Amino acid sequence: MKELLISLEHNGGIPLYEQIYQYIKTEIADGKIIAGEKLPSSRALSRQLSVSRSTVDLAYEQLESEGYLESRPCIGHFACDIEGFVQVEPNKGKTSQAPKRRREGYSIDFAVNGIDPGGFPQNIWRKISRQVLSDEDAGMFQLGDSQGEWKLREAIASYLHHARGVEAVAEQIVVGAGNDYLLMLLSMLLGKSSKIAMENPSYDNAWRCFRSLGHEVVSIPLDEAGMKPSELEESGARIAYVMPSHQFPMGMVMPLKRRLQLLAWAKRQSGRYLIEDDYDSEFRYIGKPIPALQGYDQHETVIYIGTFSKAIAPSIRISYMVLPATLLQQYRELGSNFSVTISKVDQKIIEIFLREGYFERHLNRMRALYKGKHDLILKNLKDMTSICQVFGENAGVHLLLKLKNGMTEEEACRLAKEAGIKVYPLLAYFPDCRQAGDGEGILLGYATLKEDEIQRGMNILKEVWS
Amino acid sequence: MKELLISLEHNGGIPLYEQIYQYIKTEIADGKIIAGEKLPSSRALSRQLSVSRSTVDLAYEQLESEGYLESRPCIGHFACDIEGFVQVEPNKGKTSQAPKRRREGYSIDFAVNGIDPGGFPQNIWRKISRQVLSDEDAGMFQLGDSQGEWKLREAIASYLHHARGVEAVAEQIVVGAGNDYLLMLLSMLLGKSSKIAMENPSYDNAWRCFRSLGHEVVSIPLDEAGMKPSELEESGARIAYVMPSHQFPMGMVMPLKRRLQLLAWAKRQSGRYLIEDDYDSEFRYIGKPIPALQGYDQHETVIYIGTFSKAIAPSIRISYMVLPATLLQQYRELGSNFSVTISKVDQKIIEIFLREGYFERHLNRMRALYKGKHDLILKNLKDMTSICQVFGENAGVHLLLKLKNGMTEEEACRLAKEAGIKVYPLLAYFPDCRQAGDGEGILLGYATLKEDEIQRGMNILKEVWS
DNA sequence: GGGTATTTGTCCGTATGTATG
DNA sequence: TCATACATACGGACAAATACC
Repeated sequence: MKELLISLEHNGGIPLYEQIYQYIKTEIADGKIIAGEKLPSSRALSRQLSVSRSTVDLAYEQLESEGYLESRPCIGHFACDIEGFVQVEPNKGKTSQAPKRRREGYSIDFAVNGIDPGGFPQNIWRKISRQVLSDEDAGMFQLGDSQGEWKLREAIASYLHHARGVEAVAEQIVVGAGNDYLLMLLSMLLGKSSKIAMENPSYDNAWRCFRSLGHEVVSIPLDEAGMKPSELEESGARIAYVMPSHQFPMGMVMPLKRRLQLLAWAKRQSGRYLIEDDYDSEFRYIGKPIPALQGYDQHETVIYIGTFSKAIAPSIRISYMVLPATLLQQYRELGSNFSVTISKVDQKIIEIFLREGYFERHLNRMRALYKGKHDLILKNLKDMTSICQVFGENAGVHLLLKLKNGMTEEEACRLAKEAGIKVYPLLAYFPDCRQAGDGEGILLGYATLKEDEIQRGMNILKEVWS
Repeated sequence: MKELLISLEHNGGIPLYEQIYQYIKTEIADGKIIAGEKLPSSRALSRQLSVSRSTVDLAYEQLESEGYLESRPCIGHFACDIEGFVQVEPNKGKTSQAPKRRREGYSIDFAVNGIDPGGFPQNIWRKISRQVLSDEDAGMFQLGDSQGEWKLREAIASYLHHARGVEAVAEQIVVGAGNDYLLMLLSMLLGKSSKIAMENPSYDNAWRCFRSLGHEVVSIPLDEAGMKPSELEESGARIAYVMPSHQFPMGMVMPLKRRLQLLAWAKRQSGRYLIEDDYDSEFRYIGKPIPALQGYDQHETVIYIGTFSKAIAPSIRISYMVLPATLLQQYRELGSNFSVTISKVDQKIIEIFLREGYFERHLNRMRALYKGKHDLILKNLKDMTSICQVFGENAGVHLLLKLKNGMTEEEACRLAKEAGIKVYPLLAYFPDCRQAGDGEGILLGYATLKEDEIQRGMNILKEVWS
């Protein structure tokens, strides 16, 4: 049994089952599938082609009725001997393949961004999308609320309360097209003159955004608990941007004590704010989820930012933030002049996705999926204890390896690259320069890779790094 | 292993496997089935429940994919540890009231914003949406180009060339979620110290945006051709925001001579830019469409902004701008740090909508629709020549009435309001104060009204204003 | 203790119902 | 009404693990 490389056109006028039928028929007629050979099961093929099993069934049935296939119940479909068949197929060129995307010579990319390909809940999304677009609600196409639709904000508030311990009401929530946009909006509310403290290292795109927006960014060193409060205090910053749940890229979880210290810092002087970026908190593989920093805040100093980029897909551009009461007035004066940046259709889709429990199911599924990949890497790393030590495990979709055998980051990346593997040096995530004594680090993201790719990648890394 | 007491409803609308799934999931979540516990075999359970084994299999498979169960081949299914799973329950957190929408007692609202209810091409949109969401392009859900997808930008460039005489290549185009967002992005590129000149009166939301962003806005008086070049020169502004095709709210079309004068102003000093807001250029009811100002620009001084808010729907949040070459470098340095603000799905939908000719057909349909409303108002206004004079006709989706019978705007609005009709005073669109000698003006928008509502509204206005 | 019957998850083809255009 | 596609439900065949003789 071989794999069938059928490229289907979903709306090319030709029915799906017909395309499958034609393909297999040609394969048999051309002798590429020989008599007696087993074909993929209807389930396997339907999964591979992302169509319903019934569609494959229809094709198989037609092939069977024409004598190309024989069906043995409970066993499979098998190609028949077609000697003596009349071939009435004069025309036709070959089906052309779409050109493959070049990957800069990398065969496996441990990218720290992105999601599992195929992880997007496409069928449910399509179903809800159709439902929303079939609705006769005329208001669906007029301009909506600048903060986002009320019911969506309620659904987000409810989710945040239960899943993240965030205390928020719909009034405080602002939805927007991606974290970058929300940072842009926030920058306006907080004023351009605000000095912003960031963890060192931190999420590179956030500091690029802040700098583009004209803010002064100061890097605060980390210890094993996260941003050092003493250095934050000394920095003179008014805003601190932190990722307490799973710091990027170091992967540490901020302990309660440190969280309280940061909250104390914010409270100490009026006008200070903590921006909590909870970018991938959905994915924890052991223990209970840690409630968000925002949940401990008693003095309206935390701005909580969350996103569906990691949990659903980066390309749908849906993020949200919870403004403390002290910033709401500021938002109403300045921010509400800017129309909402998410289509009302998408807002409605995600609202239903949240309210009807699809999100919960999806999260559980993705968590199981990513945990599998996570565990696979960890298992492989057990053979590499002399080469590196792992940090930031049991959460998120990336790991940090600290090199122990004297290799530099550049060396490690270069060796990997020569073997076709892309890994990421820690250096890239220090806004200014790295702090002393941090050691050499490599980031491995696993969201976009399949398990067999991970296994192959790890085998190669083991070899080239030894 | 305990016995499961599931009572299945065979025709309750909920599929059997779903009922089994829900039951077991709840048992695990409630701790009635503890981690590690063995579940009945699919055969045993199917016998007990009198359903097929595959039905139980389906439920088990789903539970496994979501991490509730673990399957050990040839041994059985076992419950997993679900500590840390998200449980979405009814909201027990803070509650808040949805803000009540006030009806304000108007029965007919000549709103200057919005589109025809029912004007959205819902069926085609749904069809394309379904097509896009059926596509198995895995890249569809990873983060895309910061400027927008290349093919969409090509499609927009092509449309702009043919329909608006805009000279642009895909490289220059930046798509974004609404004009407000694009202005925010532009503000960053142009620098916050830029003094911005606007027409007086002008589009109120644009000046609110600029002010929120910290720009100094100066109002330049208009004559019958539009913004006065001499006053613009004297203002010391570096940026001028204009609507040459159909000025809002005055409705004038800027003649070529004035356009060239503005371009000359921009050229005179380096760093000057014209922002051309072409918000409703799609709707012209007589004569040829006037090419955009951008098309006459020889010196890379015009930033062209267009939107699908008027032509398709405000709620879909799709706008675009054409950057002059001189700003592209600036965009790459600052702007490209911000991810695109439109879902890739929506980008694909609108790309197909443009490429396959749906947009052209839609525009023609809408133009005919709005022309009918437009003509109906004009016909009614012929009986009111003693009360008011009409401006800004034959384009867009609103008209300006200048009152001739001594009524003030407030009076006219009040009289209309008492009769349940909402009309809009010109005053609201002057950023600072109105210029002398402009007269009293009333805006009538007709996009959202049906023809019979317009007729009734006009009848009433005729009566109360006499 | 080694062969055998049974249990189990898994995979298979099949049939029918349902939604959409 | 009909074609297309997907959802739901059914029961048999198989191999691996296990229990039993």
